[in-house]
Amino acid sequence: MSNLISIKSATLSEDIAQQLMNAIVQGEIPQGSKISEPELAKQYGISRGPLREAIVKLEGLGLVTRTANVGARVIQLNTQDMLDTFSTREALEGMATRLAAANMKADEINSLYALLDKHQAYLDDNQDERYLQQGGNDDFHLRIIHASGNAKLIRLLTEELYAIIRMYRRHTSDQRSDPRQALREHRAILDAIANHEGDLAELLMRRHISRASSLLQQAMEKMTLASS
Amino acid sequence: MSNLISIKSATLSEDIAQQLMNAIVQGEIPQGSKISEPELAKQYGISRGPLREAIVKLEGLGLVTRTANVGARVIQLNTQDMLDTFSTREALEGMATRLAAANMKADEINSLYALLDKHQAYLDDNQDERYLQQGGNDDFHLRIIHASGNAKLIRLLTEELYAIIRMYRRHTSDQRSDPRQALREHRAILDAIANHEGDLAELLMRRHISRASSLLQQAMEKMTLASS
DNA sequence: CATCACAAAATTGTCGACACATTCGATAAA
DNA sequence: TTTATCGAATGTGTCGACAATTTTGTGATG
Repeated sequence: MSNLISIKSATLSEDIAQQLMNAIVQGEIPQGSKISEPELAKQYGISRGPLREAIVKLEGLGLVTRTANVGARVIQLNTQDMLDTFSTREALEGMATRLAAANMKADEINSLYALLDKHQAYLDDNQDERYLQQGGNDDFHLRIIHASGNAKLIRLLTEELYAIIRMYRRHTSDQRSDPRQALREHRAILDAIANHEGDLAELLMRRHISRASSLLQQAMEKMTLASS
Repeated sequence: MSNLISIKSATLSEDIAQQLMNAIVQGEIPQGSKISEPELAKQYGISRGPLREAIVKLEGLGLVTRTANVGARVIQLNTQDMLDTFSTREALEGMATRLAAANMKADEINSLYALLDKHQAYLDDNQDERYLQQGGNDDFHLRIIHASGNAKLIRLLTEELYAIIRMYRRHTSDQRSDPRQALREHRAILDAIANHEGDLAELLMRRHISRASSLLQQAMEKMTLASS
């Protein structure tokens, strides 16, 4: 029962939107399933008003699809949509990396190098390898995104795309990506940023994301083959 | 009174969202102004329920900002936000152009050449020059975007970005861009697409958008100087 | 004259109820 | 058995009203 966690936001609608988003990304509400307003309202102990506003918001984030007089359904993950999402991410995050290369100051860059060193330590000691594959990987990307200083890019990437990307990762129960290879690519990207080589930094980031997309694609196609 | 136009959609909320969006983009609701729920509800003859859902949707589109217990305001256009928006557009539409170069069939390409020929004719006869500067220009871009075949890209560009871009154009009362220069650039982009040169097509589209951004920036800074 | 406190008004957030559309199930017909 | 039709049940869309918060306006005080 994840609905016991009350994050206490300013408005009920925001709370519910956040909780619904988590529930969908974590797979607690299975993909493709219908969103029943009376049921959820009773479950969360609220009325349908703020719940509907939350659903409208989730539709804007692309997590659910709505049809008039019928209702909302959680999106159905599939390979084509995943490829589309990663192409979009490649374009946006490539641009973010280019801007970061132009904007980042020395101390920010050093701080990022320190983060990568920490990742290296995790790999060498292979203590908690799960940290790297999940939060740690995203840390690097998120900090570059924010370093771009472009509010539109930040919003689209962190609010619109990353929720869905996390869904895909969780859905494929985290693929057999090579963390050491990823770390090497991160280092190369950061080196380009440190040298303020925007063109190169963008190119490397795009390749990095493109590779991750290919790996995910293979994992997904293996899954659909296994289940058919 | 634009609220007499009833577009008769399936649901009231969608209708209102569409009408509000038009009113904001057209400047009928001035930027930075407050969105009063009771006032708008009375004006459109509906209750606050669907109106609020429409406002939530507009917030997702980035046309209004909301603060809890205070209300919604139309976004305030400024140069920095415009530059951010165009950088984002450059990234997304560059990727769309690359994908279009890989996907477009001969008949689609010929149809686009025909469109450019029509634009050329408009310029030579300089009949209705306003067509080109407004709808005509977008036609070319929109058809390339759709030719990308990437649903995510299409949604982000046509739903999230183009509304704001139109706002900026209208706000600066359409700048002194050179339509002939733009047409030449469109031809070069289409040539690259026809040759299936994805790299080149993306590069040219990005330059094309970057130039438009610079022109808009100049126009906006001139306006802020004039009004200070 | 400026500033603060407090009450009144207006606005947002939330709720329950009703109208309408869709879906489901039973019955009848082919 | 299958399909079609119709009525009941469920669910979505919309409304009006109440609760809670913010804003406004008034007067007192320095």
